[in-house]
Amino acid sequence: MTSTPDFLSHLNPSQRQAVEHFCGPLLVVAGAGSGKTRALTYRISNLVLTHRINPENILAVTFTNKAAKEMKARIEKLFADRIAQEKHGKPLDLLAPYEQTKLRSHVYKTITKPLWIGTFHSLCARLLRMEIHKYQDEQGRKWERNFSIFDESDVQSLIKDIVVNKLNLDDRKFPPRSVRFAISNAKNQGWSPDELEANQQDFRGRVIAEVYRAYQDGLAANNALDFDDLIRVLVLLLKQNEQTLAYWHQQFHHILVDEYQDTNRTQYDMLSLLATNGADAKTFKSWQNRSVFVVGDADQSIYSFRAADFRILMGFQQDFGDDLPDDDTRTMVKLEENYRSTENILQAANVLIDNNTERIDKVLKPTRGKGEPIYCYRADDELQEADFVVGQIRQLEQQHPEVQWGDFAILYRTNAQSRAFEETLVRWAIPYTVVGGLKFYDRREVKDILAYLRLIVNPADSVSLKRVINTPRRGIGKTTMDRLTQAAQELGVPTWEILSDEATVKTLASRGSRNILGFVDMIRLWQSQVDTLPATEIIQGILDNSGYIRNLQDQDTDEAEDRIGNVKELYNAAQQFAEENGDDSLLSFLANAALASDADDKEDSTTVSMMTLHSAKGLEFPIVFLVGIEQGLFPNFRSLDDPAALEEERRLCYVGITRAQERLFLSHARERRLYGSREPAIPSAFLSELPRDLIETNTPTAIPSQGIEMFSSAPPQKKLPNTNARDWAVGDRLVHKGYGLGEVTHIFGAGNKICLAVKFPNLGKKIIDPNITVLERVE
DNA sequence: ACACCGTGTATTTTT
DNA sequence: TACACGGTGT
Repeated sequence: MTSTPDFLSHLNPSQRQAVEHFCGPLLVVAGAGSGKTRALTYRISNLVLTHRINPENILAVTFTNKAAKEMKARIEKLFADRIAQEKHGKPLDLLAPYEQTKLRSHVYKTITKPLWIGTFHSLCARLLRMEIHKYQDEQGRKWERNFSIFDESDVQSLIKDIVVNKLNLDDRKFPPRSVRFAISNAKNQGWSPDELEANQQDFRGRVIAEVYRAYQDGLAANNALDFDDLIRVLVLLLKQNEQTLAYWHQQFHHILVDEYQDTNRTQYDMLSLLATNGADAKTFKSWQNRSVFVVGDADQSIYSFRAADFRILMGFQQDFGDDLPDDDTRTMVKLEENYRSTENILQAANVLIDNNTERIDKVLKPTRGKGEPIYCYRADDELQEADFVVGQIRQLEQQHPEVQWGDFAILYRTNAQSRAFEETLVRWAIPYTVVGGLKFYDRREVKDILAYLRLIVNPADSVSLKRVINTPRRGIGKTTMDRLTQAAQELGVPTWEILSDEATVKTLASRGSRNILGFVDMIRLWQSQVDTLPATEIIQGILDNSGYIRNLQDQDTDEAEDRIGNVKELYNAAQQFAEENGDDSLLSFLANAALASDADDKEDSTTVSMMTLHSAKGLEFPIVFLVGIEQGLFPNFRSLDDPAALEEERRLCYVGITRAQERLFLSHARERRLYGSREPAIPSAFLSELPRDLIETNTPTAIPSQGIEMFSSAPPQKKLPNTNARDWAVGDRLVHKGYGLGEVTHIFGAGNKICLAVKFPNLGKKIIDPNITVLERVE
């Protein structure tokens, strides 16, 4: 192999600077469509080829399985192409098929497999399977390597049980959803229950900390972790065990992170611990043979509601870098050339995002022509909006033979908006796919079977036990189960232990005991084989033994037929997993299943795509429709009174615009059906922020000039002690300075973040944010 | 064990 | 509007 790989010549100067980076910290600020995946994959290849780094010593972290998979695939291709050229003197795809396979499997064995590429969660899970026995939390709780990973619904039911039954709290005052959210947030900040209590010293904080404690008890009792804990527990372990930290620190010489703007505190802690062996990053000097290389774009940070904090990216230069000004720094590279979109689209994006205050200075530089103008359509209502969009799709598809259905995307702020478009697309028989919705691993039948498997691997998993013990019905009722679980709780052992003692079962469950003992025998049988049989055989065995399939067959409905199909699909997934990873154990398959949500991420070039703006991040489409751009919907009303949240909405809009390659259509409606009733709508403030000369409209009023009815552009009054926002009710009468007397007809949202729909006698309804607009109540 | 009805609620969701 | 949930009735 030559010392200067020829693939470097495909790069622009800043990409090249990023790719050739060897040791020390580097922040790559990568604008939309600037080739950041290329920078990552080429750099990994360059580390291996030029610097002779052992793939085992490279850690590359992503947020999605899809991104991890793509990185692996692209690296594999790079190496395979290279070797094909060197050894055979021709490109990979010109080799005989069997030569190709041979070469690919060689590259897989020597490069891709030893590389540590994966999501934060899957990599942490992998490390924890090896190390978790060394961990003990502040209460002395322990976990074992066969721990279950609880999904969101397991977690919800555990928390609800604690709130309602253990702590006897009013679940209206402490909705499990919001308690869950608060706990998750605390975990992502790296807070223990005590730290949460210290950070939030009111009654609510104390209660949530109490739930958090009981919740950790629950997890430990089930030998289970939630998603947040996969990272948090690893961080705690690395902090409490110096040898373990030192071991992994010397393992990972080069750390690369994708979508760095989306990292949260614990993820940052994990990276920084591994990079510096626990030393303060600012004073860490031993970069001779190691690096931290992070790639991200603060302007595309749209997950702060999940505790992602783009300030971590903004602080990279202070934390790891030289902290010099942009022109002098050697620890930041900006990728600003955009290869995706036309100049008009990029200019609109640049102008919009410039309204944000918290940014790293950066512009998207066009590399293509000006392109068509952007078009903004004002519709009467959401049905007419759909007519417009679908009309355009039909017209463009007809006029341009090269355009396919798959070239179109309809992007919206909320899932509920998809309906009007679906109905219209159906009417014109245009094929479409709605991204999102019920995921494969969230289906009831799939979760049922996974619960069986989890119980087999981890008998302490009482949540799974409870799910399957009477599924299908075995005549084991609620009362018997309650009695057994209570006994288990009193003894402080998993429910399974109570069940596996024949005498106890007979005393506690006189009538149902036969059925219980039968169930126990069946599970035991498979437990004894869990280390010897492949996952597929255990799945098949459970499907037969449990009567699950038979029960579905007996139902003889279309729905049951579907469910059988999905269960078989799960079997196939296990088989495929075993083949792809050379590991057929049930333990590994389960770990994978818990963390794989995008089972069906098949790209489809034959259907129109519809999805939320969040789901669209990372994708691109020739023709994009960005719909429902109305004040209160986008930006969403919950963000209206919070400048930081409003900036995040603007970033979301930026993400939407930068998805478009050739054409961008914007639309909004005068009136929209919301929760059943028709409500008036006003154009989004974001529309008036776009450069007018780049946009064509259907009516002169499609984009109002700035300042009129733009409640959100009022001076940033931060958190007023607003008696104003609270206590509004439908039917209240009020006086508005400009509009006069009106009556509240609707309230959107809850707490401080609400919007009112107010009916004024001569002006009709208006949407008003009482946090921003002064309203006087009339008794 | 199941079906029915009233009630409350309603962004976004990589893992 | 539309759904998910909990309570009630059979």
